[in-house]
Amino acid sequence: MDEKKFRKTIKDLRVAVAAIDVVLFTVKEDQLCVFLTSVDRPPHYKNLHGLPGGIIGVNENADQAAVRHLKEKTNITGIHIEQLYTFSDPERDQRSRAISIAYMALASVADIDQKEVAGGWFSIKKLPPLAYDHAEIITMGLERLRGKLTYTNIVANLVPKQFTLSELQDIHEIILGDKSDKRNFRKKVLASQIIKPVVGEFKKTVHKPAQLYTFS
Amino acid sequence: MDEKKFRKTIKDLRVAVAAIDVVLFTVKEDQLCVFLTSVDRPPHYKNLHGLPGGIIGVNENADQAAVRHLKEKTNITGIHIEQLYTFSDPERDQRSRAISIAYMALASVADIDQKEVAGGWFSIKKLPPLAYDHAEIITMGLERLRGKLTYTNIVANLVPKQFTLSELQDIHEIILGDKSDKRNFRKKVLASQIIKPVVGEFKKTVHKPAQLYTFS
DNA sequence: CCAAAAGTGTTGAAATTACACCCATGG
DNA sequence: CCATGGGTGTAATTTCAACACTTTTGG
Repeated sequence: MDEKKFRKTIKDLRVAVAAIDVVLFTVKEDQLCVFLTSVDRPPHYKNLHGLPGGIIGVNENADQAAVRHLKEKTNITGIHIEQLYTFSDPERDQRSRAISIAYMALASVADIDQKEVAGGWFSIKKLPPLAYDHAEIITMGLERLRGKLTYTNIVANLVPKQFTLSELQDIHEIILGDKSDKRNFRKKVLASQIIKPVVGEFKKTVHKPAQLYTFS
Repeated sequence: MDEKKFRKTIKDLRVAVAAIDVVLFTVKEDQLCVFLTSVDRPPHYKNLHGLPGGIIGVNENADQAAVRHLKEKTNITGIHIEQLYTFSDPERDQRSRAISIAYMALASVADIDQKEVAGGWFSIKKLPPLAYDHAEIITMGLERLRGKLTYTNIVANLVPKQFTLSELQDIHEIILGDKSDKRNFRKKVLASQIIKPVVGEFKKTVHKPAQLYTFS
């Protein structure tokens, strides 16, 4: 069966290609960034960028496919990943009917200090032109991240194992896009018991050393 | 191509049947209920119940498929429906590889006073044996409903156009499974401005008439 | 007049907000 | 000694939780 006939058959039989896409966020250099790869599939998608992703394999579920494709494209493993939303518009991929189960993944700067395989980091403030419906997927990932930031510990996945309170607050502010009061921030985060100081460990800088903390 | 060979081909080509399932909730007779249909597909699924659902059509997205199948099975239209989660375990349907985009829908008792087409209502406290992974899907629907109840207006989709504050509170308590203080409940819901009294409209009963309200 | 649900306020505790100065270090 | 970011407390406000009696109606 040649590919064209195959696609026709697929359509007629009411099945679709099932894929995953991953919105991988990190905060680096005071920017919330997302990992993108190059997309160049003429005639529809030329000279664009897109999310890392790919087809769901025969004997894996969508979660496993997301982890696998993320590793293949970014060489990152062992990070937080969660299902985001499923995109199914018949026209979302002009080449064929494709359904994408989108994921959101979070990496700290410590997780990404490896050589990256196929792509790079883009600030969400300066995204390049994107293929398919990937702009929409990123928007939804951003909403999810912002929403969860205030009522969960999800920020734990964006900081290295040890971090200062200022670093933690910076990440909050960068993601939410507004400032918060230093004393109130520290009061709340310490009262919540989700972090604890690493006794005797300090971040040494040009000024006063800062206590390092870790998530409990 | 016979069916067996077709399924083999599908598997080999790494595509899957894309379907939707709908967890349709209502609160009736002091119970949170879910709509289920009969499932009888030997040899794997005999004498069971399952969620209303079906295949995604060639020219529709998953939302549209969910609305369509919901109408076909329940004769209900125009109600709240939202995507819940996508289930993709390779073994979730023993007959073939099938991915299901699950939806949660909410109906008020006023929405369901029609003849039902293919199924009936079951209290979530007394669910019958369920086919596929539908028990898991219902559990997730329940979590979503409970979660959203406290920080959104989602309850608006479970009450008729006009309702008393006691009816509203009853629905909250039935879904969350615990009592709340009458004065505090009324204070909070009135302060939130999401509902307003229908002036001059009262629910007449054997005792003191109750003011009717509506969502703004 | 009785049963049944409707309706209504206050008080204390807890959480949240606003706000400004001293400290420790490296250069 | 100075520039830089680290670190700390209090008071006012708002929100939340607990709690009990009177009202209106139909039967």
